[in-house]
Amino acid sequence: MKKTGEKVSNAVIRRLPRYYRQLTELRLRGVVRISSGALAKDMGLTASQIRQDLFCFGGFGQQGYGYNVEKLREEIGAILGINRGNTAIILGVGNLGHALIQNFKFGNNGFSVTAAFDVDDSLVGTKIGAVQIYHVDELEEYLRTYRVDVGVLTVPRVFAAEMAQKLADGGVKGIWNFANVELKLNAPDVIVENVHFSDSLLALSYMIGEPVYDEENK
Amino acid sequence: MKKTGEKVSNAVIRRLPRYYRQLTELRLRGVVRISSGALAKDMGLTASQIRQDLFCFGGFGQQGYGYNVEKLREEIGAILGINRGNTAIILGVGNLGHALIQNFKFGNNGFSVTAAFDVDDSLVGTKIGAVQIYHVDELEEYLRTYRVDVGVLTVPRVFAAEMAQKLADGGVKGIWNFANVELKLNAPDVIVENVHFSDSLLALSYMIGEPVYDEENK
DNA sequence: TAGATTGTTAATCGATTAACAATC
DNA sequence: TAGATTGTTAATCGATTAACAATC
Repeated sequence: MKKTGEKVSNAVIRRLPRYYRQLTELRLRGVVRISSGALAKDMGLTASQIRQDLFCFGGFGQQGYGYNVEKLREEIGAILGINRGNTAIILGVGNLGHALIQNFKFGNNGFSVTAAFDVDDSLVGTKIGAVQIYHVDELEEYLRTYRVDVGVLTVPRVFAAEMAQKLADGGVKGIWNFANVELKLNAPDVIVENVHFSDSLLALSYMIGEPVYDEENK
Repeated sequence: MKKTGEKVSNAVIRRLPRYYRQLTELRLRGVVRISSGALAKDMGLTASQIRQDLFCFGGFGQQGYGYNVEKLREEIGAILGINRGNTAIILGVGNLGHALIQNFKFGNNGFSVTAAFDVDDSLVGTKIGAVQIYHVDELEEYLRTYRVDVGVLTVPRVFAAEMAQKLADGGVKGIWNFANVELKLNAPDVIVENVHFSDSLLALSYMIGEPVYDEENK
C-alpha cells in the first residue's frame, strides 16, 4: 500500500504537522472518526487535497467511513518520526534558548533534550529542569560521545555559522536555526530548518498593509 | 510602472523578506550593484524567478546593469511596509515574550513596541528596556487610546483565543501568534501570522528521517 | 442493499522556468 | 557600438481540484 520512492513535496511535508496537530485536538475532544470533508472544513483545505496528501503514504482510511482519528494520528506521527527517539541539544542558553528549554514541549514532538551549551561560566554546571548546561568547549567531545539528531541554534547571530559547522562536523542530522542568519553549511546532508522571526513579521507587515489582502490567500 | 490590482501570490510574499535580508547583507558588504543571476545564486533561486517576482511590483532594475543594491533594498523595504511606522504590543511577558522584547530587533523590521501586558502583578509596573508592562485588564483601554497595528501573542495557549479576540475587537490589523494554537477569530480582516515551533520541528523531524531528502527540495 | 466516503486517475490551475526583444 | 541584463510574454512543470469507480 505504501508508495515508496516517490518524493513527497515540500507543500505536503508542511501540512503533515498541521494534520497531526488537528488530529491531536480532535482526539482530545473525543472525536473517533472524521471524513476528509470534515477535516478539510476544520483546516481550511479541500477534501481532495487531504486525500491526495495521505495518498502519498498509502491508504489510512476506509471507504464509506472516513478516517479513524486515533489511527490516523498515529500514522502521521510515525511518518513525522515522533517515535524515532530523536535527541536534541540546545546551543546558547540566552533568553530564547532558556525559554525553549523551559516552555517548549519537545517531548510532544518526539524529541528529548539531552544537554545545553553556553559560554557563560555562571550558567555552566547549572540545570534548567532536567537539562544540564555544559560549556561550549565541551561540545565536540559531547558529540563524539552521544548521538545527537538535532542541534537547536539559539546563539547570537555572530556565532551561528561557527556553531552550526561544529554541529554538522559532529554528525547531527538537522539544525533548528533560530539565529536569524542564512546558514551556508559545508555539509550537504545536514538539514537546516530556519525559524526566521524577521521574515515572519515582515510578511505580516506586508499583509496588514494590503487592503485587498484576505485570509484565504494564506 | 507599478502594477496595481494584481494579487501578489503567497509564494512571492514569503520571498520578499528574504530578498530584503539578502540585500541588507550585500549592502553591509559594500556591494553596490547585483544582477538577478548573482542574487539567484546567493539565495538558491533562479534569475527568472527573481525578475518575475520583482515584476509584480514594477521594474527596479536597469537593462545591462542589474539592480542597485541600496535602491532595491529601499523599494522592497517600502513594499514590506518598513517605513509605515507600525506599532506592536506584547501580550504575555513570560520567557518568550521577555526574550522577544529584549532580543528581537523590532526596529529593523519597521516596528516599535509600545507596551507589554501580563497578569503577573510582580511584573506589572516594571519595564523591560523602554517597554512598560501593564496589567492585561488595561488592554482594552489601551487599544481604545493608542493605535496598535500588531499584537504579539506570547501568552500560554489556554489564554490565546480570548486575548486574540480582544486584540481583534480592539482594532489591531494583525496578530503575530506564538501561542501554538490555531486561532479562529471572529474578525475576517485581522491577519494572523503563526509561528508554530512544533510544526517547524516536526517538519525537520520528517526531513532528517528521509535518507533521500536533500536541501534543494526546500 | 443503499449511502457514504475513500483511493486513485484525469483535468485544471497557478507558479516556475525559458526565451527573447528592449535598452542601458 | 557591443555586451550585458532587464522587463515581459510564452512554455513548462508541479500542485491542487475534480471526478468517479471501488468498496466499506
